[in-house]
Amino acid sequence: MESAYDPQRVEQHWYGRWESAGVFRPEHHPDGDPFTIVIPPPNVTGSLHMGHALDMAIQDLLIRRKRMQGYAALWVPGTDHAGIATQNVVERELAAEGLSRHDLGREAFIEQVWQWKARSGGRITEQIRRLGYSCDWSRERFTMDEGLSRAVRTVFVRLYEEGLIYRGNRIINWCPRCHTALSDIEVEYEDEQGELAHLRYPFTDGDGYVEVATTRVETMLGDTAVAVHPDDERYAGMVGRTVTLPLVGREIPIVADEVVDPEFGTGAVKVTPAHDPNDFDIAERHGLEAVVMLDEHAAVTAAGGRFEGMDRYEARRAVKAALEEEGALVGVEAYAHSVGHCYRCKTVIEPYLSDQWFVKVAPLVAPAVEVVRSGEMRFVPGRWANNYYHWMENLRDWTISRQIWWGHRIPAWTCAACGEVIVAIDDPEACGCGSTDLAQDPDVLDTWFSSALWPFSTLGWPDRTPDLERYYPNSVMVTGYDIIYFWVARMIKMGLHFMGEIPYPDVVIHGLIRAEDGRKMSKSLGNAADPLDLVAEHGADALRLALIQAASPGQDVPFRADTVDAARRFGNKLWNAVRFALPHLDGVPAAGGYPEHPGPENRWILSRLHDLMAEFDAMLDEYRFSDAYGLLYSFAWSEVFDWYLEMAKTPLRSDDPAETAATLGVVLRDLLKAFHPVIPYLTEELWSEVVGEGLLAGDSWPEPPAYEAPAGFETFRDLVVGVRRFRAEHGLAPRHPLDVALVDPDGIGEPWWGPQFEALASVAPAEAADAPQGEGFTRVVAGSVQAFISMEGIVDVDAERQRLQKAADEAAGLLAASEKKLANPQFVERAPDAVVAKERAKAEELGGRLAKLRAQLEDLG
RNA sequence: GGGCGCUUAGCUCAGUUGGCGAGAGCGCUUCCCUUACAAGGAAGAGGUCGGCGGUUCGAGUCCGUCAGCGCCCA
Repeated sequence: MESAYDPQRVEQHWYGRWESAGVFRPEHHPDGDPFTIVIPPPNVTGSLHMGHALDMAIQDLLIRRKRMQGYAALWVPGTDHAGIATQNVVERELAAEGLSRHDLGREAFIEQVWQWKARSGGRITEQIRRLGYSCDWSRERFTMDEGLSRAVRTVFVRLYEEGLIYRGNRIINWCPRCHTALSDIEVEYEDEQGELAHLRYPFTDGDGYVEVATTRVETMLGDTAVAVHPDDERYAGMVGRTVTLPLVGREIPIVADEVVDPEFGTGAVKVTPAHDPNDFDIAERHGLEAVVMLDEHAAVTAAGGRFEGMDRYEARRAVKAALEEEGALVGVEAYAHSVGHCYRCKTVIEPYLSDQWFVKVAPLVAPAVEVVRSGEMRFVPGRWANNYYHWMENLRDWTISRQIWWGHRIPAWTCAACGEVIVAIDDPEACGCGSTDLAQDPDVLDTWFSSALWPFSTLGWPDRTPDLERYYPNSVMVTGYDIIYFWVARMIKMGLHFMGEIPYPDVVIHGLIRAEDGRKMSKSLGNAADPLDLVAEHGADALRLALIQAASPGQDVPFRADTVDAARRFGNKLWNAVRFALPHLDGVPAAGGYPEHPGPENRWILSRLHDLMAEFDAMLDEYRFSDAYGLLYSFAWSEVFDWYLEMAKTPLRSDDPAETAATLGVVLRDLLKAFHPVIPYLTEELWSEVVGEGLLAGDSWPEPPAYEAPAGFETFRDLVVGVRRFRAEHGLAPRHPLDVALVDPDGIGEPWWGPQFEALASVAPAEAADAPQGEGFTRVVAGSVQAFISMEGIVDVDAERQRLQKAADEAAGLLAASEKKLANPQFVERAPDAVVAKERAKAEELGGRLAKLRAQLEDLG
């Protein structure tokens, strides 16, 4: 083995071997219980970012562990066609050549997108492989592939037939740049500083006027009413009268409607039914006309008269100026309000009246809420359930049509002859009326419509395939809280509706990766870390370990590159531990091989291994990944490497090394196993050295047996540290010879202490029945055991007094606190017996230690 | 306006049925190139756990309240 761990070299060759050995397929354990995860499909256009890296690190941890535990573990990979995002990318490419998609036409454009996907769509899956994630690539899916497209059509048709999909002319969120409708949650709101203009609409039939206020002056061109609250006395006599719309001259009524807030502005609001969802509702109730005054480019239509052709911002200035000229503008005040933006391109959203397809969500919501309330499904951490409820209970119908070309085309055709609408899974050839002149709806479906089916469409639905039978419901969903609404909620609804079963019992929610500056990582801010860069520098294992350790459940993680460096150094430590052990090992078995009656040092580490693994496993079962791997990490480093390896050196160099070699072998082997789900490459590489046969990735999860720990280990360790500290505080070299005598009245010490003291503390203590006579000694105290150190010629008495005083002060402080507790009868009475007993033992130990330290101080004079 | 989260060592964060003599990584101090590892080892320093009040034998942990920061929804 090389003397240093080189992640690049280690990470080169294993992935191909894992794949060709078939360990990533659930058939690796054909008789195991199924355990299924479907990947949150990344955009096929995209590249791997830190969020993916974390999300998949968690999934790989889960799936590799379950695989090692003998489950038929299936992790279905795949990608998402990401309609708007992908289309935007390809359109940008075209624009560079001075072309638009319309120049190409629909078919040629879609062909172009497929070509683009063929060129670059494999990039992200290559990156997933590079990071070592153990997906079953034989089951890879794409939301636009044939099977999933059929699933989409089947769902659409069924929901349509059930009356849960309908078409309607309604106000939707329109992106004037992407030229498509968006669903409510695809709009991001931001507070912006705008202005509130007060306008004066004169009564048609005489003197006076009504004053209204608006942040969007230009929309007055489309006003068809003024609304007031029915109980508002200021306007009591005015309802039913009409005003004349300035600039336009239209005579519009004053109506009374409950939704008007009398507190806002003047209490009278202008009503623009075609450009505001609330106004649209008002218009429906009062039978008002809807005047469309902005087109799909957000430019003024012919309805805007002389303003026709201006874009919305230009029109805002022009209309305002014109109103001012006409004396209809009362005034303008600064006003902060919330403005919606397209989540893809950040363009300000336009509420827009148009024909769209919708999913009627109410009937799907109730069962989807119930499965969480009843506990059949749970969010981890549980608090996310509250957000889920709140969102589900305030849902409006889901706008699913998109005016783009890349995506699942809506399976609806209109007959040119009779106007009949045909919705069908297979392309119809003729209408019932006999005509073959059928035109398919030009729109495509929201990408999330297909993602919602992912947990079952990837397994073969609508066919009842063996995979579907075996792997649905999935076992767990791992995703960030940012897409609970977009995705998780919809998977639950669709899963229940079409499969009649929840998609998975557990939803593990993790936070978002933030940049070191605490802000969201984004390309435009330039603060995004590229996981592939980090992998190139430190290795995939280091990145994964760093992410797992940093991500506490559901909490955002500010990402720091130095944690990856620390993780890589851990890798080096593990590497070198194995390198040290290797010459001593002789055929470590893949499982078992634990010594039956080990000596104290070995028994100590084996007992620790068992206890640690039990705790570690319990944490993993509760999805406490960070805690679990933090625990394992410090066990490995602080106990195995710092203490056990050092203690093993002595017996390994003796003439009877077998038991220690065996112990060392199984301990390291089990560490490799336990770490494998997070650092698969390095552990696999080291496995090939330690065990030398088979693949760790296809092997079993560790199950170390219980051992009884030797009683004296902690005391021994305290004494060793005490002696080292004694030297350090006196400025003595670590191996400065000392004359030490141990006084051990309770017989805690064991024969193994001698050689280990020699090895770890560079001193061979003599055993003494009693404290040595004379003043030439000082002492280190651990429990009832005292180490008397000869001060002859070496000790600065002042320094020693300080050392002892400090130790005595510390003990005295703790003892006082402990005694105070014990003096409280309520404590002794009410606290659990175990707690009281522990406190008594503590006080006793502290008291003994303090007495000895004080005695020593006295001896020093 | 409603909901959720956060405030713990210089920095970034853990701390899950209340028993903590409060931890980790990085940084810092001193010593050590001891044949696994200097990408390392040894020994340390550093915290009235945001403020106040309460419940309790006992509060970083539970409740109330105030302050600041952040996210989601309206």
